[in-house]
Order: sequence, then C-alpha cells, then structure tokens
Amino acid sequence: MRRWLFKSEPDVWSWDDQVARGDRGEQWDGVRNYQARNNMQAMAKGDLGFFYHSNKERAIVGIVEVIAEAHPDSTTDDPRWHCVDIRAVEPLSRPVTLEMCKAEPRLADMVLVRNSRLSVQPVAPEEWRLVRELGGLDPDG
DNA sequence: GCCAACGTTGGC
DNA sequence: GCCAACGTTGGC
Repeated sequence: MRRWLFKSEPDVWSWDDQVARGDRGEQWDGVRNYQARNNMQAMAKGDLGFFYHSNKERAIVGIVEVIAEAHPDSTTDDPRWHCVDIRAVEPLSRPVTLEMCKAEPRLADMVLVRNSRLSVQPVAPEEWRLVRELGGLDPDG
C-alpha cells in the first residue's frame, strides 16, 4: 500500500466537506497538472493519504482512503484529466502544520516541504509514521 | 498583497 | 526545439 498527500484550499473543499460526504466519498476533481495526475493514476484502492489545508491554515488535518481508482474527471471534457475518489477516515488529534514539518529534520525531504506547489504528492513510509505521531495518532495505526 | 517557483503557451 | 511571456499556486 502506498501513501499520499492531497492538498486543498479549505475555502474550496475542506476536511469538514470531506467528512460530510461520509463513506460515499467524493471525486478529487479539478487537478490540471500532469505530475499530480500521474500520482493519482498510480493510486490503488485502499491506499491512504493525508488531507492538507493550504493557504491560511497550512496544516495536515486528516486521513483519507482511496475508494476508487483513477477515472475521467467529470468536471472537464478533456480526456487527459483523471481523478480518484477518496473518503475521510479519521482526523488527526491535532493538526500537523507546515511549520512543524519544516522544523523536523526527518521531514526535510518531504514533497510538502520541498515542492509547495504540487497538489497531489507521494508520502514516504517513514514520513507517514512521523506525521501521524506528530498528529497524536498511533504511528502504526 | 507580494512575489518566488513552477507550469504552460506560443512565436520564432 | 528553444525560450520569453504569461498565468497560477501557495507560502510568507
């Protein structure tokens, strides 16, 4: 199983919006960037991800699960763009801010730290454990 | 609100 | 195919 990070502007689509969708989940549409799309195409059902609020908040706030693999993005007729469906699994006990990630030497190579503009990114297993721990969850849970 | 980083577009 | 111009993202 692989781990990912999904970035969203909370004004547009927030963790609360995601939670409100329940287990039906929601398609992660609107991605118009090849790298982000390629990451989604590499996802398998059951993969997990972090849900990150960009802009004002700048923090990882929850855990999501991929419930449908890449399929055409219904918000465009352009066949290049695909999206996956995700559902909210659980919130972090406390948000893990970008500032905390930058301050943690073991997260120095995290894509979130290195490339702030990529909206769908891979997360390494050690990074996953550490962020969970910083967020007050069982790192292996 | 500013601007750096990055991606895309289009002229040549 | 190169690169300048432009647009967008997102941290600060």
